[in-house]
Amino acid sequence: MNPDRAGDAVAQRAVRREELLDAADRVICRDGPAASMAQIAAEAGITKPILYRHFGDKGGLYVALTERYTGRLLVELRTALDSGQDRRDRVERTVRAYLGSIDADREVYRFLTRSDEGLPAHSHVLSFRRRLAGLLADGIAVELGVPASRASAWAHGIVGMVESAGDWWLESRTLTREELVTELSDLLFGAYAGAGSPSGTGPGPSLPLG
Amino acid sequence: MNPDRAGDAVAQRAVRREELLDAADRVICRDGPAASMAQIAAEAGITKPILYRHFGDKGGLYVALTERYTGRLLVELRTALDSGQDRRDRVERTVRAYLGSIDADREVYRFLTRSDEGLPAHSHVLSFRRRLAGLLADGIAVELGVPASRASAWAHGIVGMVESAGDWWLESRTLTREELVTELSDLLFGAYAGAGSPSGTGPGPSLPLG
DNA sequence: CCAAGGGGTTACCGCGGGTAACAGCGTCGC
DNA sequence: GCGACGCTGTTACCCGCGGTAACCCCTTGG
Repeated sequence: MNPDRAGDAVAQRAVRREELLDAADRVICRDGPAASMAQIAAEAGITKPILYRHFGDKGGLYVALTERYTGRLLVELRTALDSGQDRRDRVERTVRAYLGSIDADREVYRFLTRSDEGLPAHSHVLSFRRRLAGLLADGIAVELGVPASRASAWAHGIVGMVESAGDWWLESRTLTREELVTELSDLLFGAYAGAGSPSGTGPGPSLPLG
Repeated sequence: MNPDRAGDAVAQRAVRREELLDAADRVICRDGPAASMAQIAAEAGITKPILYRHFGDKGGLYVALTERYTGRLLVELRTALDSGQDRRDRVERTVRAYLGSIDADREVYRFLTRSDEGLPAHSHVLSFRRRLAGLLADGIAVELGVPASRASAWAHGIVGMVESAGDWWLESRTLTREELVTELSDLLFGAYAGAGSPSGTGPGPSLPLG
């Protein structure tokens, strides 16, 4: 076609790749995370072997998609983590950002959390969790001056806490997003320790459970 | 063979079912959670259609396995939740029990946590999480006198926190189990709130600042 | 002796991941 | 100009796995 210069070949390829990922994105947003390669190819207006030439196998495509999604999410969370005036504020902003993201597109969320074991993409999701937890752990270690082992354990715990609560929230919807942000932040900030806690209702009788 | 009486037929069937589940258990423990029906059948010394006669489809088999596994785990966690002298003690016992269980058989753990979306077993795993979180939420609501919405949010968060930290722990092994129990309990009991105020009950494990 | 029925098998279908082989087409070297 | 190359695209296929239909054989009971 155009007298494109030499180096453009690789750029062209990259562009195509993004287009294919766009197609996969559309299919997954429309039909859920169990999309087949043929479906994705059809959505892109081509056939399977092309997908395989670009991504190797289904795992490769899913890894690429996972990178795209987690990249966006990580940026949002990072900025939230870096903003705010004090620790409490930062925590609330970050939790809010996470809940907002997973709420914005549930199919993508399902794609990320329920991706098949076996597919390499899954290990990539894990690595995203690790990166996120690593960010958190660094922040905690610096901010609180606790040893790395403690910071890591806490970071992974916190990530799972928000993830699991978010999962439940998406399905039950018994709280507003802002309420959940408050609940989780309270939990993190020691509301569970003492019975009488901030922002909540209530006295604090700590009766032992039988 | 033996002149077994009439009602034994159904009992016999139940026994057989358990044997088949045993076989599936063995395969999954040996080869991981991606076992095929033919593999499981071979392990049981039979062929596929028999499995299908007993469990309907792969989902049915996996649901049965999931029930078996989660049943055991739920019993352990329930007793841990009901034991102990104070809240801190109960939390530690429960976290310890959970970590011990997932450590005892990692393939089973992977089977439970990474079971395929799509397969009905996955929703069964989710319902296990919900049951567990429900138990926790009840305990929290009673013990702390907080409203149900707060108790539920916290419960799901706590379940996810322990699960995620446990996941990380299984792979990294940078802590002993007992250390992780302490870290998570500290986190729950407000150690994150103030840098220098660790746990709830008594002196507790002081921050080994390092 | 002959049905009934349940445990067991083989042989097959459909579908999805993955691949080989081939077809058009623009570019490069001679 | 012309063949060699490389890239995009295709069709048609293989294989493994979930799931099933049809059949086999042995026991039970009238």
